[in-house]
Amino acid sequence: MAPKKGKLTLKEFSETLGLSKSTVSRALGGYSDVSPKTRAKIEAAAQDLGYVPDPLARGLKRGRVESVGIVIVRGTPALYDPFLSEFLDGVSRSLNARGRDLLVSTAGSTQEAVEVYRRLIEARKVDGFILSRTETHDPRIKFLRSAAVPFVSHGRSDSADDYAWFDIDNEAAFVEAVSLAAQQGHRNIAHIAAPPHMNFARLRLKGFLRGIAASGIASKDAPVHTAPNLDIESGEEIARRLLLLPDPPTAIVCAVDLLAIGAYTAVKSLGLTVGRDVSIFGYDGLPFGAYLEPQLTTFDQSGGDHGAQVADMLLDVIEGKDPATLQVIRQAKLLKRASDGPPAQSTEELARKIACGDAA
Amino acid sequence: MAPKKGKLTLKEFSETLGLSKSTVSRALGGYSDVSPKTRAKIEAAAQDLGYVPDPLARGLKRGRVESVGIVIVRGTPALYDPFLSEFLDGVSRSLNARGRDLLVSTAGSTQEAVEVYRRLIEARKVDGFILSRTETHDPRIKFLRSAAVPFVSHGRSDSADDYAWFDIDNEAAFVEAVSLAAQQGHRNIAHIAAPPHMNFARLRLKGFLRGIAASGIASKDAPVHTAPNLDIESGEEIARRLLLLPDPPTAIVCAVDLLAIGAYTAVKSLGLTVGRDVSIFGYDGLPFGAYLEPQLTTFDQSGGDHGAQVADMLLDVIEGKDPATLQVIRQAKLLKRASDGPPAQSTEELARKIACGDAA
DNA sequence: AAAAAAAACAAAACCGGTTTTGTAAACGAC
DNA sequence: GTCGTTTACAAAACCGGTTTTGTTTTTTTT
Repeated sequence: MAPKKGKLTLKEFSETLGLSKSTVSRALGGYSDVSPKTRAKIEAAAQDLGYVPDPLARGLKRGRVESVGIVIVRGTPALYDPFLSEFLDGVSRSLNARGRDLLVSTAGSTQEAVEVYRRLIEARKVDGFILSRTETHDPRIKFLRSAAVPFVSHGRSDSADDYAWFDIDNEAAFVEAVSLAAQQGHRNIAHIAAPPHMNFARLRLKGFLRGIAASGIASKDAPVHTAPNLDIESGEEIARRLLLLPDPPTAIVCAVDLLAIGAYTAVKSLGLTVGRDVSIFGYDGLPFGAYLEPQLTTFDQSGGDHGAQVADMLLDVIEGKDPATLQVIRQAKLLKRASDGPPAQSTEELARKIACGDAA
Repeated sequence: MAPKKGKLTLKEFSETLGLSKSTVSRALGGYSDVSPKTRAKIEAAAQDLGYVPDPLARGLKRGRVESVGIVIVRGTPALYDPFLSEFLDGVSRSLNARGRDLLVSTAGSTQEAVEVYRRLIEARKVDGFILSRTETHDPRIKFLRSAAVPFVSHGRSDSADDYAWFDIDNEAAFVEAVSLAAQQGHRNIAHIAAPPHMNFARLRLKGFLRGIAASGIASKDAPVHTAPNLDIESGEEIARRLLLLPDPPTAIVCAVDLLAIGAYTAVKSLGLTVGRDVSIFGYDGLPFGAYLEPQLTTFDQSGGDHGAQVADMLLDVIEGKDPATLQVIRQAKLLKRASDGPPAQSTEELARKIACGDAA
C-alpha cells in the first residue's frame, strides 16, 4: 500500500524486470510480439508494484487525453436545473466506468460556449464534447462539426442529421398530454410555450398543435402564448393572461415544470382549484412537482440515464464510430399525478366564475 | 482565422522565426536571458500565428496540468442542490479567468470520493481539489492532507486548522434567527436539525442553542429534533411531530430550506397559517423559497461568490501559499421575507387550536 | 543443411514542450 | 590590449511514455 513517492516510471519498472521499456510497454498495450510468458510476468509485476502509465506522457504521444468536456450555458432555464445535476451525474458515472473524466466549464451564451470549446481544443484538454440544451440554430453544433471534433448532443438542432445525438420525443409527449386532456373532456386547451430558439420548445409546440388537430379542437380554442423566460414568474404571468381571456382554457399544457408552477399560482390567485377548474400539465419531472398542491402531472426525464447514454455514445464517436449512425430517440414517460382531470365546468362557466371571483 | 490543421508546434514556430526552440520558449516564459527586441518579436509572432504551447507537453515536464478537481458526493442533500450549481459556476468562472479548468466527478460517499481522488492523483489529471459539504469527521480531508495534495474545502471539519478552508458562519446565523424569533415574542422555539455528521449541522445546532440560551428560554421550550434525511418529507414529518407536542413551538428554525418547505406542509395540514400561527426559518436561500406561500425567511448563500473565492484560494495553494494562512469565514445574510413574525397566540392557545383542528 | 520466415526482445526516434548546459560576441576593468 | 563578465542565443538533455525500426535467436521450408 505504500504509495510510491515520485511515482513509479516505466524506465524504473522495466529495469527492475530486466526488460526494455519497449517490451514492457508493448506487453501492457496488448501487442503481439511479446511471448505469453513474458507478458504474464510483466502484468503480474505491474499489478504488484502498482505501475500505472502516466496519462500525460501517453496522451502526448497518442494525441488523446481521456477526458471529455461539457460547457454549461448559464441563463435560460438557468443553471438552477435539477435535470442538469442528474445528467452530469450520469455522464460522470459512465465516463468513470470507462476510465475517462469530465471537464466542466460554464459560459454566458452559446456563442461564448464556442469560445470555450476553441480554447479547450487548442489546449488539448478534452477529446470531445457533450452538448446540452440545444438551440434551434445552434452555433455550437456548427462549430464542432466544422472543427471535426467528436461530440454528442443531448437534443437535436434544426440542422439535421449527420451528427450524433440523443433526444427525447418531445413532440410525442405533447401529443400525449393534449390527447389525454381532450379525452378528459377539455375543449379549450392552452399552451405556454418556451422561447422558440430552444429546439425542444419548437418540438413541444409542434406536438401540442398536432394533438389539438388530432382531437378536433379548433385552433381558436387552443391559444399558444410564449413565455419570455423559463421561470416561475413568467408562468404565472402568462397563465393569468390566458385565464382572463374571454374563453379561458380549462387545461394548460406548459412547456416546462417551472412554468407550470407559476401557473398554479395564477390559478389559485383567481380563486380556482388546480386539477378541477383548470388542469395543468408540466414537463421535466422536477422532484419538486410532487410537493405542489395538488401534485403536478408532468413527464419524467430521468436525467441520469440520459447522461450515461450520451457519454457512452461520445466515447464511441471518439473511438471512431460514425456519428451519423448514433442517433437515439427515447419516449418520455407520463408521470400522471393530480393536476389534471375532467373539467369541473365549461369554458363559459369558468369565464363567469373568474369574472366574479376576480371582481370579488 | 484559418485554424491551423495539426496545430502549430514550437519547433515549426521557432523555425519560421529563425530562432531556436529554447529561446522562443524562454521568451514566452518570461525569462531574463532574451533581449527585449527579440522577445517583442516573438510575442508578436505568437499572437499573430496563434501559437499556444501544448499543455500536455508542458505538464509532462512541469508536473502540473492546470486543472483542478471536484468530486461531488451524491445523496445527503442530493445532487439536486441549486447551491451546488451556482457554486460550480463560480468555481468555473474563477478558474477560467486564470486559465485553469475544472474536472468534475461524482461519488456515492465520502469514502468513495477518496478512491476517486486517488485515481485522479495517480492519473495526474488535476493539480488540486475543491471539497464541498464537509462532514464533521471527513475522510477526504484526512486523505488529501496525508497525500500532500493541495486542496481547499468549502466548510470546515472538526479536525481543525492546518488546511485551507472557506466557511460561512453557520453558528452566528442561527443565533441571529433565534434572537429574531425571541424578539418577536416567541417563547417556544424548535429546531429541525440536519444529521450531525454534516459539519454545518453541528454548527447550526450550536448556534441555535446559543441563541436560545441568550434569549433566556428554557431548554425544555426549545426542542431539537434531527431529520433523518435532508428532504421535504423529513421536514414535514418532523414538523408535524413537533406541532403535536403538548407544548407546540410557535417558531421552527430549520437547518435547511428543504426541511422548511416540508414544515410548511405540516403547518398547513394542521389548519394553521405559516408566519402567524407558526413562524418558519429556513437556511440556504433557495430561489424556490420566494415562491412559497408565504415567502420563506431564510439565509442567502450566494453560491457563485463562494465558488469563485474557493477556486482562487486553491490556485494560491497550488502556487505554494501556505494553506494554514488561507482560512476565510463569512457572515450569512438574513433574507427576511414573510414566514416569520410575532406569534398570533401563546403555546397553550396554539396547542388547543391544533387539538381542535386536528380532531375536526 | 542452407535459406527464408517468424518470434521475441532491444535500441532509438518521437510526442512537444521546459530546463540545463554551452558558446560566441559584446562589454567592462585594469 | 588582455582577461573576466555579461548578454543573447543555441544545443542538448529531459519529462514518461509509445511506436518504429533493428537485431538476435529460433523455427520452418526446401
